[in-house]
Amino acid sequence: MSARQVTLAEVAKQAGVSLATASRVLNGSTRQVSEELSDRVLRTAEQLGYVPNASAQALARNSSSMVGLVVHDITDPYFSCIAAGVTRVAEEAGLVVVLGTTGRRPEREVELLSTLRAHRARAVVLAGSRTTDRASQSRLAAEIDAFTEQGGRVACVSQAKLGTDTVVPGNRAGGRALARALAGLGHKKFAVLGGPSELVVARDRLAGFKAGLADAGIAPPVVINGAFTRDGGYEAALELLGSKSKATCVFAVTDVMAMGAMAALRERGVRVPEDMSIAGFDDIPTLRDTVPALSTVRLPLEEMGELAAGLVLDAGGDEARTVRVAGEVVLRASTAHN
Amino acid sequence: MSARQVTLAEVAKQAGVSLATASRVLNGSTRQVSEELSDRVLRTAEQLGYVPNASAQALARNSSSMVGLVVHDITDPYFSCIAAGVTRVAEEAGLVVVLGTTGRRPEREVELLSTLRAHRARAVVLAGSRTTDRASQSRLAAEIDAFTEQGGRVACVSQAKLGTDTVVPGNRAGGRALARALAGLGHKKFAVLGGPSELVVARDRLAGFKAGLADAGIAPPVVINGAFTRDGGYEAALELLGSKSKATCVFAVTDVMAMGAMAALRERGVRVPEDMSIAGFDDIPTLRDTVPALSTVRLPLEEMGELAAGLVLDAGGDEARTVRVAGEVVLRASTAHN
DNA sequence: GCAGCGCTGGAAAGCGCTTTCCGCCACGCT
DNA sequence: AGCGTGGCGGAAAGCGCTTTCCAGCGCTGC
Repeated sequence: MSARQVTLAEVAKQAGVSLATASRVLNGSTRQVSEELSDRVLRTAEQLGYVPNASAQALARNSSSMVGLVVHDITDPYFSCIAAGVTRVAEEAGLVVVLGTTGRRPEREVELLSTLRAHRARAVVLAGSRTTDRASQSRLAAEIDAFTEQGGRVACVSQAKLGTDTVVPGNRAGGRALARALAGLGHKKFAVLGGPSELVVARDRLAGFKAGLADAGIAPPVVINGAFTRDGGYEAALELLGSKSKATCVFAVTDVMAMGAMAALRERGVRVPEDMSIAGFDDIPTLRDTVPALSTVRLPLEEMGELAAGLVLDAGGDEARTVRVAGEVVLRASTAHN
Repeated sequence: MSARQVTLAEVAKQAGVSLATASRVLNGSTRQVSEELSDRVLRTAEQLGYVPNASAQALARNSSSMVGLVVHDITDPYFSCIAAGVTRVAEEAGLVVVLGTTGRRPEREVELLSTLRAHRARAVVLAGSRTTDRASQSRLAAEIDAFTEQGGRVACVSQAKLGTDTVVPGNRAGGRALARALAGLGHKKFAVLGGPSELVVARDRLAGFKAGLADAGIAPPVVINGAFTRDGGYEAALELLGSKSKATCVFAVTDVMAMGAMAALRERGVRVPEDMSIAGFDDIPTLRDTVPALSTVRLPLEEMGELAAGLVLDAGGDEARTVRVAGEVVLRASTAHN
């Protein structure tokens, strides 16, 4: 079955030119080739259906056309938005993106990076959220070093500290602004459904939120940790309801968690926003049509992906660059005056 | 900066063995190597931080470890769920998945396939929905042929007819079952927010739905076509409201469109389900917590991705296989008795 | 009129790996 | 003893492409 693949050599022979000439014609080298030969080569290539062997090119040039993208869970809209941004930019640059999912396991992140290194990926965007776990962080740092040593570029979304280019959303500032806005609504008692305590993104948002409450002279919130997922939000909300908390407003550190939390509240007959206000973070596009509309901090997710891809593809100087993107508080129907 | 990459040759030299031996040790060949040499090679490789050059391997073996995944829009939960299934299986098989997004342009699909061919991808999963446009279909078919000629495998999700392995969701059957269930609720007048008329998935769902209505002895629905997106659903719903339709129940051929439609209804003060019942198709997980909960036809999206990946990775026989997955009608709060 | 130059085409040396083929050695059998 | 035989290590031939280096050639400039 598999009709052997057309090679450059065949094209060259057919066109009656040397391998070198054919290569020069078909892959924009700096060298000039006379129009006659050039035409001949182009025509035969076309007609034979020649497609260069990317592996061979990568080998010969010692550089591939792949850029890696590492996310925890492509199903999570947060990541899929970022992925959309990254792929758009990569595809425009004629690169191919390889997608790796970690399932939130730090060791997978390291494995993926190593695989990407094996493929001599030109660059990689790490969109997984960093943790504070020392051991896995240092393994990751080692892999990142190995990767850059080898000439690859690395950019992270969220969380710098790894000596790489980074796109940093204003997690802290966003949390803070949100807290103030919520305080402005008259709420006095707050609860926070935080993610796992070792996730830096979650910590930052929480820290910012606390700071914002402090700004407004409000007592620190009750904090309930849970998984960084819809179910995590659901569980955490149940736990909150089970506690003796008097909170009238709850902040879930993620829109997705907020959705889970709202489901829990609904099940328990707690009305949003009448009985309880709730806010999230991210402003996931898919969730914008929910009822009641979720108050949140909008992050330009796709743009963040684009920025990260941009950082990693622009040759960029010697030292780590950081691009900050601001979150914008969006108050909607899920939060009411108190 | 870029410290040159460790090669097999260096490992071999360090370990005092030949290239061949080192290769045999480090990449499970059929050939045996004495334990002593084997150990030595393994140790030096480890200690030098050797990572095989995937391009070189691909070239030498004439087969890469990549599997392609082509979707329209990774941001759409429908596709991201499928993507999750595909990546899981691929990663388990030690393969790398390269993600391509078409932005719903057929020609991009062809381009991507060609790129994947250049990379000698082992297989590719096409998750984009097929259209009925003859020209682009035949170009696509040609690329698919070229790809398989070359030894690659192709599987499609939805829509067979391309001579490839396929995972076919029960679009027609699901639409039909949904129509019957909705008729069972007492509705007599229906409207359908169909996708673009050339999308086969949309047509099938619509056709099934019509058949189901016919089964129940109900007049054909008003059909309004629109884009296969949230905004498409929104626009279509507005158009429906603007018309003189007496429909009491509307079927959006996609959950995502249904969300848009519900937003439109809400804006216009049409209550769901009191004034209008609405149902979707897919049962997108992210949307399960919306209020009112959306009636829909559940498709095991991730599983479909897994199945497709399975098809494409199992060497598989000579002829095209088809795996059917059934949709399950799930009636929830967005549809009421009439 | 000839050295020297700029320009184009081709031969060939890799890129890092796999795999065939060969050779060596230690057996075990007659 | 003589000789297959089987097991294992190594040399080397690619895989398909890029790129350096050299050769030829038509010019310009003195």
